[in-house]
Amino acid sequence: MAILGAMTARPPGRPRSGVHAVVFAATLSTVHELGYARATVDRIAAAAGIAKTTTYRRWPTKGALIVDCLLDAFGPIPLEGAGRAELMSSAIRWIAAKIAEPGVGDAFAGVFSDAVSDPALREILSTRLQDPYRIALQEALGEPENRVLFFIDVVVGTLLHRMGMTGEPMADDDVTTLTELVLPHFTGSPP
Amino acid sequence: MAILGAMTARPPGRPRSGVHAVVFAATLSTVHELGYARATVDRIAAAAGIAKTTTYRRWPTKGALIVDCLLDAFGPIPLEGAGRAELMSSAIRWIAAKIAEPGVGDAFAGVFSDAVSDPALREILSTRLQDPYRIALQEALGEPENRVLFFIDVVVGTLLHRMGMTGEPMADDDVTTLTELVLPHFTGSPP
DNA sequence: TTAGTATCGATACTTCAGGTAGCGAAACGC
DNA sequence: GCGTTTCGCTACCTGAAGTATCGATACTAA
Repeated sequence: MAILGAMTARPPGRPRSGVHAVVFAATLSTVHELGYARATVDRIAAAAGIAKTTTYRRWPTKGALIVDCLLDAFGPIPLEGAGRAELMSSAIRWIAAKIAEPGVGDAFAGVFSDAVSDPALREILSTRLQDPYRIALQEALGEPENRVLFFIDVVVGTLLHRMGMTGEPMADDDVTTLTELVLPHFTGSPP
Repeated sequence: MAILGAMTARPPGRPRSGVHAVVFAATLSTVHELGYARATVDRIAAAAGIAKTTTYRRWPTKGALIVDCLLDAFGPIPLEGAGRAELMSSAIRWIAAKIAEPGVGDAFAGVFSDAVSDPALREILSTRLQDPYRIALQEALGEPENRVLFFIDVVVGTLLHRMGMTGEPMADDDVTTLTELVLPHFTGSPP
């Protein structure tokens, strides 16, 4: 019995091999070992055990590969806190922990830098990576778009600046300080 | 009469031409027009009216050139406010305005990104660019190093993240919001 | 004026990474 | 087996960082 009928009609020819998970893992480990710039598509493909050309059959550019890899590494943002303070605090700790994972912060900072002088990549980064989390935060917090964008600028910008300047992810103490800095501004009441 | 005596004894041979100012201006305008990645050393040199080789006689790498250019563009941080609040507020507005100048933000974000995967450049960035301002802020504010570093992470990180994501410098409204976010944390009294 | 020295511009070159093209081999459904 | 598509492989193009060389030039000292 065909599940979903025509939608699953397999096209003729050799099927694509499911390499996404392997490539994502290879990307993070290669970036972690060699840094972003020296993690070439060639090396990533070799680490994944596939040919470079196969990588370019899946992702049009290195930037697109990295963004997809980050999307996979981040997953959905957990938003189960009771109340705005808990919600935002857990979101900050979540993204800080993700960026601290081996290779994730380097890949994030690296693709972010590339986007500075590549409008096409900036569009991918903004649309595919930032927008889903922005929208989820808007709905969960009931804040307007510009406030949520500012929130993301502060949190992610701070974490990436620390990572870029020191080469190490931000320590837990400072992440706590970051929450203490941000929360009052978004949850406190004006005098 | 020789001023400073032996210290000004000119070495033999053709003297170096003073091209720093011209190269800095050419760097910023080229980065502004073409973006960081497409602002090659070749193009910058051409815009400055000198040969590429002459550029490499002054600066060992593109990153070193950009850092020197930023140092020249920033200049010393103005710290003449009365009281910590005014001091920090004026510092935030100063760096925001500098980053908003044509080419400066792009160059800053670009070299920052390169530093992610280039430890030598990161060292240059940290030592030559960040440290002078960090030390000046430590003395002016009487804050410990880690607090000032955190302050820089938040302010510069936020400004660069906005620049990288949108391609535009942060608007004045949001810079004001940024000061309102940061100031209470550094000037307010704990309950 | 001449000799010596160091920089200049110009050209050519090397290296490396992103990305593309073309091929025969392999993996499917029929 | 046949048609189709993807696979790995190799070769290639482009562009940019950085290096090497060389004659021309600008200056000092004698």
